[in-house]
Amino acid sequence: MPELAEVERMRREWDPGLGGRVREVFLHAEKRIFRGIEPGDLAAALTGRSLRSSEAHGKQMMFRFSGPRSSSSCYLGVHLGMTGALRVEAKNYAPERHDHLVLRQSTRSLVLSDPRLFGRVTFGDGTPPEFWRLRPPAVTDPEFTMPRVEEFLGRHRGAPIKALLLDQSMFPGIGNWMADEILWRAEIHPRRAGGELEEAEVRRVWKETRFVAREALRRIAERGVDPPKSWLFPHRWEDGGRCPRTGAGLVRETIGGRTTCWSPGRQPELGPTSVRRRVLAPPRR
DNA sequence: GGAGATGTTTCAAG
DNA sequence: GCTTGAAACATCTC
Repeated sequence: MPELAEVERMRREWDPGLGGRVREVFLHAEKRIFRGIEPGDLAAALTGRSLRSSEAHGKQMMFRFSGPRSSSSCYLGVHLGMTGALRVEAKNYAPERHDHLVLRQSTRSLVLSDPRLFGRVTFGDGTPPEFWRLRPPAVTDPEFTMPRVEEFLGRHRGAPIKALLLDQSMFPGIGNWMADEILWRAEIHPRRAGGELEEAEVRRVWKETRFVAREALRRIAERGVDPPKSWLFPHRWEDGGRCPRTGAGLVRETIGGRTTCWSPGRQPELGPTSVRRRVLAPPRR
């Protein structure tokens, strides 16, 4: 499910619980989503505290709980992995197999489920976990600048641009479909190497990253609708899917370890300079 | 039955 | 030490 806009939407699922005290915590302590933390400590810290606020950043969410025993807050971090979901159920809801964390309030239960268990729960008492304090600028933030992207692509000059867009330390919240959408809009082949892109191309990647993130937030998080037919998104998994701009058949192949979809012709395998060189000095044979 | 799925982490090789 | 790519993680669906 979750890339930045879906995560932002999911974060709001627990909004009905804002201000409500957690009376009881139920969890599947042995499950993989609790790796690296003590589930018992988490349950003890949350019990009696109230949900105060929440925030999403990239694919991460942070829920803050406080009082009444102490003035200090405690923090519940949630990463949804591939199949995680948040929802609200009745106060006496009986957790099912994949419901690994349930916070019971007086009139409802806040539920985290994750069948595939690629998600992760983190926890901080007093201060948020370190990864949250060290989080990189959001792609919608003014600090997400063109020079930062240029420097990053230069540092990973050998890796395909598709793989680089999935790197959460530079592009927090960008996932598989958004990366393909960005490259399709920027007219760049997903296998082009980071260091091979010309300045104008890097600029397009930077610009379209911000555009796709902002539009996805507006449509998916705010209004709950999928991207329109004019985007690559609704065509990328279709059998015989066609490029909404050129009408050409879309191509799918694994790049950077993930199934990647692009529009041949619109996203040429050779960059502008290579093409120009070829025209000026065609290889002899 | 098999392949593959909006994701990260880990490990080994270059 | 850094970069890169492949495998592993666990379950469900087409």
